[in-house]
Amino acid sequence: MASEIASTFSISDLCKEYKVTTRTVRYYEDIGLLSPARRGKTRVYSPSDRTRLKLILRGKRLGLSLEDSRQIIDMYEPGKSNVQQLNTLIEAIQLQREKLHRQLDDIQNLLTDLENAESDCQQALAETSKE
Amino acid sequence: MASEIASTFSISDLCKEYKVTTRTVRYYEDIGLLSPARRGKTRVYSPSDRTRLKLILRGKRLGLSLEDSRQIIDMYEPGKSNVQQLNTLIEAIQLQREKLHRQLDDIQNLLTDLENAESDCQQALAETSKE
DNA sequence: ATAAATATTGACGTTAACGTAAACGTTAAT
DNA sequence: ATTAACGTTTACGTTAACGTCAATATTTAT
Repeated sequence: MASEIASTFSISDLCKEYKVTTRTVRYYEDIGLLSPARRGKTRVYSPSDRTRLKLILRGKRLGLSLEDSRQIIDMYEPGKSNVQQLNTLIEAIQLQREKLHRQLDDIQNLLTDLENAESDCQQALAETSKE
Repeated sequence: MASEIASTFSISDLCKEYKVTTRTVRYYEDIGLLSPARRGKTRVYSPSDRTRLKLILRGKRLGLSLEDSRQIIDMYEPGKSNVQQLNTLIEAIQLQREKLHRQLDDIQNLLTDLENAESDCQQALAETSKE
């Protein structure tokens, strides 16, 4: 047989990589966001499990709830959906995209605000050094 | 005297405008994020109060905690800070900006993912209609 | 083989950000 | 004058997303 690219991860592997606690990862399993394999009682994570975790954490950074992330991640595998389900999914995807575009706007505005705030600070510093 | 541009708001004015409950607005006051004037016991909000609320809600859409928003809003009025404080503030601003840039990245990636997911759906629909 | 590290399953605790209800006062319209 | 609409404070309840033990395997290194 050819070479095996084992590539599995222990819970602490993932925790170190993504700077989260084991409690967090196990919690995600509790609520069905992750379903790692088991070797005996020990959890064994596949690359796909790892990716799911990564997506969940990206969602968190964006302020999504875990349920939101679940919805979005489920969007990635239309699988054996029927037409009705596919249309519903497309609508959901578009809603999410609109929300993300609003969020992009918010970020741009906030960045502008912060740039102004920073230059105000720089000016104040300049004034101070003049005296 | 010239014309007065009164421009004050009741609590329900703001609640209707921003689609939040009175509980929420009063809560923000409880934790010191808003400090409206009073006419008797009744809260009277100024345009500046209204702006603060708007900023808080924008922060929420971005997944910021109320404490994060407080920090950021406070950045807008350097006021009578000394040099030490100004430098600290500038560092804080830059940290926030970096975080926002990461968030921009996350959003771009998620948008790409969703676009792909959507086109997968469209394809699946096309396949379905062929049979 | 034994210590150290890492794993497991409970299960109660915590925090932020409000929800919800009670009990009450004030103003506005009929 | 009395309802309706709006305001107030106080206070207990709730939910998400974990934290923090404890008690107990199992694995790994020496």
